[in-house]
Amino acid sequence: MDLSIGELSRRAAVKVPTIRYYEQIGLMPETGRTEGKQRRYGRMAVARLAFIRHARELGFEVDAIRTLLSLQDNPDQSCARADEIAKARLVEVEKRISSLKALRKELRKMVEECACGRVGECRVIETLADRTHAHGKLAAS
Amino acid sequence: MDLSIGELSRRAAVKVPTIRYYEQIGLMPETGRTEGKQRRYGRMAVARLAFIRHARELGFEVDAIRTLLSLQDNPDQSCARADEIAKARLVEVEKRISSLKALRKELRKMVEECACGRVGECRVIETLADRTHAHGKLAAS
DNA sequence: GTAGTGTCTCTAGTGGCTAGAGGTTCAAGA
DNA sequence: TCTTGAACCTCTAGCCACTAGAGACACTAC
Repeated sequence: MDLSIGELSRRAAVKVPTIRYYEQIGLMPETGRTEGKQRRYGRMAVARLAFIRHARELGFEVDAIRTLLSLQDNPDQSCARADEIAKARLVEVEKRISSLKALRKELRKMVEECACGRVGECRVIETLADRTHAHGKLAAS
Repeated sequence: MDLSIGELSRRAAVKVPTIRYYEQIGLMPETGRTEGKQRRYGRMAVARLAFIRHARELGFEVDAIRTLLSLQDNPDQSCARADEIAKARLVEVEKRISSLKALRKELRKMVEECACGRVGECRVIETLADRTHAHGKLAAS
């Protein structure tokens, strides 16, 4: 081993600036350098970075990942905390799905009812302008 | 009428700093002021702000809302553009729902298989560490 | 007049990166 | 050994749509 940051980037499928960013915020440890101050990584770095990427893909926040990583580093601890984090994320995802389904319903209605004439009689615009509409939380994404 | 920004905030259900922000980025027009330079609003402001809020709740970006608002201001234009924006948003929402469903599936598997013992044999941690996992896009939210 | 609430502007911070400037180092080929 | 060119370095600023806070001024009710 003894990978450059570019090699690590390819192997873990994480962009180079993102790796440096993860080092900066302490998700990736500081690593050895060449005489010319370029970073060099070992086998563990690939695994750790892939772990982080996978966790990010599942939508875990950096703080949660920090906890998960420190659990991974201490295999004798109870995994209750990891379970808790995963469950909390699951609940979040379920909430988001149902709120997006509500959005989808409303968007579909808007789009279907639009006769595509002039704006003055456009259902899309009308629906948005309907002040009687109950307001909920903002939609992320 | 002749509402203070606080009154407008209550009526349109949008926070005061957000209203000022919308003015700053040109979503809300500049409005009249008292001698002491406090903003005063009329009836139209409530409608416009509620329109913006509703559009944000449906996840439209500020740029899209700008377009929708300018369409609303010109009722004789074709509403094809509005329809297009709404359809694009609908497609986005559908994509997000299916990607979140994939996340949910994986999270459920992690959580269900976790025997909640020591971290060393924890499925949550193991799954995250599984480097053979195919990688896709990051999950927003 | 005074108390208390509301409003003003301005700057900086959020999360998780991404982009760019301007400079240095490395590895391969001639 | 020298040269090229890609990869690397640090640092700062930008993205989105707000949100928070400081410190000062305006308005309203008593």
